[in-house]
Amino acid sequence: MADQASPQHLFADVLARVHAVCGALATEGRWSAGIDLSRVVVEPPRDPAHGDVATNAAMVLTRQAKTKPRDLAEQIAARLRADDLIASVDIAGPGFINLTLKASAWSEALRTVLREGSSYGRRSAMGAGEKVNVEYVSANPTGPMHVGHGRGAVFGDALANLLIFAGYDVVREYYVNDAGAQVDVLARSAHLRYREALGENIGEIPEGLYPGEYLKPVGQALAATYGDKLLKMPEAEWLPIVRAKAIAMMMEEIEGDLAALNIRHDVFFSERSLIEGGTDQVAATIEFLRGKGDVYEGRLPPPKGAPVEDYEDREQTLFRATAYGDDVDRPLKKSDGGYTYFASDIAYHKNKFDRGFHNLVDVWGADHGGYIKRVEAAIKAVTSGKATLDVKVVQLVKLLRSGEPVKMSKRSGDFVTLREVVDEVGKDAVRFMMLYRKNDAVLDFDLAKVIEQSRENPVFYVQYGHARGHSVFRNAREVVPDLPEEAGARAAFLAEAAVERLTDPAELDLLRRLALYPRTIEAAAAAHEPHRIAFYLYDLASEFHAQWTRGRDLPYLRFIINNDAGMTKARLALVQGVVSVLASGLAVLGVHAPDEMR
RNA sequence: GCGCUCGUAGCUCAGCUGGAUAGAGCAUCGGACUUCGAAUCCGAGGGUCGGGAGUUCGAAUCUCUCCGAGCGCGCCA
Repeated sequence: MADQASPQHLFADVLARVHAVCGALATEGRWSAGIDLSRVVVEPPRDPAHGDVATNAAMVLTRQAKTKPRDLAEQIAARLRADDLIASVDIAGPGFINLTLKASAWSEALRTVLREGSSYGRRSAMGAGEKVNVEYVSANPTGPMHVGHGRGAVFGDALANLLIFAGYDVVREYYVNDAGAQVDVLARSAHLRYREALGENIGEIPEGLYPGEYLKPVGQALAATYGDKLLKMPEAEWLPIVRAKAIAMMMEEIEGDLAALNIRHDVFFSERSLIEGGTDQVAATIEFLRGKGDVYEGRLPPPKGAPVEDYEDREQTLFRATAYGDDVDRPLKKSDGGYTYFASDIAYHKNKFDRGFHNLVDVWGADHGGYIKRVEAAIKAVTSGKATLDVKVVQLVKLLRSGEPVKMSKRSGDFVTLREVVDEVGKDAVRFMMLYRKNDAVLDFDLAKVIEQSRENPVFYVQYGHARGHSVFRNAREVVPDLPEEAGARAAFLAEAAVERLTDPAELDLLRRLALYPRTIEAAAAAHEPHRIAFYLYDLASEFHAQWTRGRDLPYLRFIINNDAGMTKARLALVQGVVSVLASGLAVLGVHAPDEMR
C-alpha cells in the first residue's frame, strides 16, 4: 500500500494512509469480518480553518465498526497522529477527522509538479490501459456542420483527451450515416446541381430536397468527371454514383470543419459497410437476437401523443426492448423491407463490442435523448450485459451577438455554420466556451463576448494567467539570470529551489490547488465531465491573478524579490507549477496555452 | 398521456457522485495603477437550492409526489 501511495497524488497518498489505519483497526478483531472502505474519502475542507484534508472515515464506518462516530474518530485519529506526513489531527462536528499536513508535504507536492511536468496529473493506474470507444459528432453527411454539432464535437474530443490522460486506451470514432433515405435525398439534390452545372436552368429547389448552395461544387465535380453521361441513365443507375460522390465530398467538408477545431477521429465507421461487402451484419445481429428470443413478429399499439398521419396497423419485426428496461418494443424493419436506423445501430454497437470495446461512450445531441433507453436495452441484449454504455447528451447552443440572438433560417439552407463561427472567434474560444458549461445545460454562445479580453471571458482569463506566468519568467532573469528558457529545463532548475520558504497563506492556497489537479482529473474522467477541468483552470488562474496583484500592495509578496535570489527562485517554482498545470489542463481541453497575449 | 433532461443570488452558471456556515462571474455600491502586464485585484449587499414528504449521524445532491421549462414519442437519422 505504501508503495502505491506515490507522492504524485497527495490526496491519494493521504487516503491510502487513512485506509491503512482503518484496515488495521478492523483486522485487530474488534470489527466483524470484512471491511468496506469504498465510501471513505478524503477531501479538502471548504473552510481552510478545518485543516488541509478532511476524511469522513469515522462516519461512514460507524455501522461496520459498531462504534459511535466520535469514538471511532478518536481511535483513527490516535493512529494518524503518528503519521510522518501529518502535523496535527482533530475531530469536529459529527465525526469529521481534520488533518493538517506538515509544511514539507506541500513543498514536496510542488516539487512533484515540477518534476513530472506535463505528466503531472496523469492517472495511468485509473484506466490501466483499458479500451474505451468514444463516438462523437456522427453528423449526417448531408451538409456542413452547424454550431450544435460543434459542441458535441468539442465535448467528445476533450472527453477523449481526458480519458487518455486518465490512462485509458481511447479510440475516437465517427459513425457515418451513409445508408438511409437521407443520403438518397442528398443524391437527388446533388443530381439537380449536376444538371445546373451542365447549364440547365433548374429554377427553385423542390420541397424535400436540400436547397443549400454547398451542393453546387458537388454538381460541378460530377459534371467535370462524367460530362452528360449521368443524364442518360435511369435514376437507379446514377443514384449510387452521385450518392457516393456527394457523401465523399460532404465528409471531406466535415472533416475540414473538424480539423479547424483540431479534431481528428481515428475511425470513420460507415453504416453502409454493415450491410455491404459480403456479410449483412444487421441481418446477422437480428438473427443473433432472435436466437435469444429477443426478436419476434408482432404488432405495436398506436403511438400516443401527436397523431401519426399515415398510421397503419401491421405486423412487424420487433426487438423485445421491454425485457431490458425500455417502454415499448422497437421495430427493426420498415414497411419497404429495409432496416430501421435502430436495427443498424444495434449491429453497429455489437460491432464495437466485437472489436473489443467494453466501455462505450456515445455523444448525442439533445434531440436524440428519447433514443437512449432503447440503445441501452439493445446493448444489454447484444453483449449479455458485458458492456457499459454512457450516452452523453449535449444540449443545444444559442448563438448570440452582444446578447441578441443570431437569426438562423434553416428553410433557405442559409444558416450559420460551425466554420463561420470558428473563423470569426478562433478555435480556442470555441473550444473553451463549449466546455465551460455542463454538457446537459443549454449554452449561450455570445460571439461578441468570447473575443472580449476581460475577466468576463474565461478563455482569455485562463490563457492570460498562463501568459502572465511567462511574463514573470521574462522579468525574473534580472534576478535569476540563469533561469532556463525551455519549460522542462526551467522546471528542473526550479525544483532545486528552497520551496519551504513559501509560507504565505495565499501561496499555500495555490499549492493546495495544484495538489488538487490529479484528483480533479480523476473525478472528471470518472464522470465523463470535461467541464470540470475548465472550471478548475478558471479557479487556478483566479488565485494566481490574485496573488500577482497582492504583490502590488505588499512588495514582499512579489514573485521577484530584487535582493533575494533564493526567495525569487522559490516563488518562480510556484509560478512554474501554476504555468505547468494551466498548460496541462488546457492541453486536455485542446486549447492553446500562449506565452504572451500581445 | 408517457419517457428523458433541467429548475441554485436580479441575470448566466458551478457545487468535487451524501458532508461542516451553499460558491463564482455579470449587474449594483465602495476601493487599489510612481506596477513582476490595472487585459488585473480587494471589499459590501444579495438565497424558503421550484413546493411538499421520505431515507440517515447529515440532503442542493438519493427516493416519491406535485408545479414549471426544454426535447422526444412505429415504417426519419
